[in-house]
Amino acid sequence: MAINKLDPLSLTFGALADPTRRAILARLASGDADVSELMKPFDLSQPTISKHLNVLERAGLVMRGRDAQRRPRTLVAVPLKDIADWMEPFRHFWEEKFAGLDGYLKEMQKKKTQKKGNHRGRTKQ
Amino acid sequence: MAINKLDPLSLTFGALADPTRRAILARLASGDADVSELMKPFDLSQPTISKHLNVLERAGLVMRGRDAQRRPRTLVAVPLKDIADWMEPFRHFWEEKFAGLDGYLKEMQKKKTQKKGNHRGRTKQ
DNA sequence: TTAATATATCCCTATATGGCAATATAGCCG
DNA sequence: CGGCTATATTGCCATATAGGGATATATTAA
Repeated sequence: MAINKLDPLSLTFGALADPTRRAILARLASGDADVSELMKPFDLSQPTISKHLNVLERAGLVMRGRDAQRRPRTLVAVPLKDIADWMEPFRHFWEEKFAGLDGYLKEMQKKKTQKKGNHRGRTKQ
Repeated sequence: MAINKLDPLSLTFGALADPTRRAILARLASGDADVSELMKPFDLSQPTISKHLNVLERAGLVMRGRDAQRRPRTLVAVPLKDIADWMEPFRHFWEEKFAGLDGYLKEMQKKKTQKKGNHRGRTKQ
């Protein structure tokens, strides 16, 4: 998506919308690491990794430190909490009793008893 | 981000990386709605909204039903659960004792006692 | 059939992304 | 200083996105 939506949540979601960047975050979860080390698991050029790191940094998911000519990155989880908070209101949709498709569909049925035309929808699939 | 990463997680994160689409999902959380209704809150053209809905659909976050000439959308939370699961391993980074910046920094310190050069990082900010 | 409503599709523009190679910086070491 | 290492920055390309207007398609209504 486009990571251009300047709001924090969009920046964060956008940063996570890439497997390479998610892998980098996972790696950082086990401790700081410099660019060279972060590059290893991938078949990507150094500039490409740096660009990914910039995206993560813009989203506030990573912090740049310094150690001689290294620029070790540190994971910053705050933005993750923000998206977790955003998802919270949706949580009941996939938990327990609403786990299955039928379950949530039934729930939807109940919940929309107040709508006018009451399109009973989803004839398809 | 670019939503071109064909893996499900990236598709989902990418779909959520836009305020309009997140608002649409929030609206759908309170019940099905057709395009005309989903358009209302925004100052965007109908084609634009339809495009957003396509993105959500590609990510599996929404299902298209049919009611006469309407195509009511239904929220599908499964992909949300998937990203919640992906985030789970990071959860402890922002909970309780690790809530504050200092807290998590200290934790990082401890956790990287096994690294060689031991860059003490973050001189910047 | 014709009109009206609700969506989808097409075409076009401006901008952003991922990726690479080449090059510029920064900071150590001899 | 000169060379070496680690990163960052700078073009450049191909593709994707958000957005809009115009138009096609679907389905109900007259």
